[in-house]
Amino acid sequence: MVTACTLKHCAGKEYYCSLELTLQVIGGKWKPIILWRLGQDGTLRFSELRRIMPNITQKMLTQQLRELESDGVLHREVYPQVPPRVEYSLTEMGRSVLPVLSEMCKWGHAFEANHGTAGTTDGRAAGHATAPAADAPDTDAPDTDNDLGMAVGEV
Amino acid sequence: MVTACTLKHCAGKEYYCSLELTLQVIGGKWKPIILWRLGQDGTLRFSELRRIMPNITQKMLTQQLRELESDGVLHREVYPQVPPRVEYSLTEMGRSVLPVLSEMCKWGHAFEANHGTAGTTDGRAAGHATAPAADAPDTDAPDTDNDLGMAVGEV
DNA sequence: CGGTATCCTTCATGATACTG
DNA sequence: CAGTATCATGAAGGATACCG
Repeated sequence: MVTACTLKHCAGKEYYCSLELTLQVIGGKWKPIILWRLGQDGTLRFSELRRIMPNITQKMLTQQLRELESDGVLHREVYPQVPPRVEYSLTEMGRSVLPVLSEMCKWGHAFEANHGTAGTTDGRAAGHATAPAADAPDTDAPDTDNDLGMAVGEV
Repeated sequence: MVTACTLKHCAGKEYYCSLELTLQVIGGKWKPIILWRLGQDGTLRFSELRRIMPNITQKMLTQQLRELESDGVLHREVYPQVPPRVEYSLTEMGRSVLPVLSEMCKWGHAFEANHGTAGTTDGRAAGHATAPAADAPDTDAPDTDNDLGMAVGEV
């Protein structure tokens, strides 16, 4: 019988399934990129993060960083200097999410490859395959390695 | 040097990282639940999915299902009967996402457990731990097993 | 440098009604 | 039963300006 369905609360988030909680913590448009880059570089300043993600607005970046900090996945170190200096780094919990991101990335690659090819029950494909799997040689990291910051002006 | 940053397109989605693609395909408020339940039950009718997720509106359910179908992760079988009958099931690609969902769920549990305990660099905790890890005996499936449909009326 | 504060736009979500 | 169509809304996202 379907009776429980416990609505849970953690870190100010509502969810029914831990999976949803995970998506709320590491999901969204910017958080995965922030987390992955911090995982790569270890420590980054606010301005460095901005340079990595030219598309994000200052407000959004601050907001995402504060949420990640509040959720305990990243650490914010403020140096009380005259030109302010703030450094961000992953916590233990933050580092533990990297394998999850890797897995998601891996599946994304498989999706790209399988899209338009075979593997579906009915053999149908939505749209067209923009490219074969030739441009995705890696299989265990979000895209290539550390050039996953976007540099185009288009949204 | 950070120059490439290729903006990719797949299945009508824009993304810079396969990770983002994955989130667009399986992320969101409802898709993980739909996918997981179909993974559990194999095949479900439209009305059964509605019963599983009382909070979702008909429009949203249809929309999410169409997107998942269009992305090739689920199959839609229409039986041309007088009382319409439509059955949904996962494709190969859809089934391959289940381990990813499991991983995300596993991390969610770890997050719950670690929240307010230790493991962070600065030892701080946001909010309060609502419950210990005692009510989460499983470690490889989204929450318990098949009662992850929400049954409360509150949004 | 690293933010806040304010305002504005967009789009995802939702309620409701109607249909093959 | 399984939708589609229409309208409403509210939160997310973003542009801009100002501040310690």
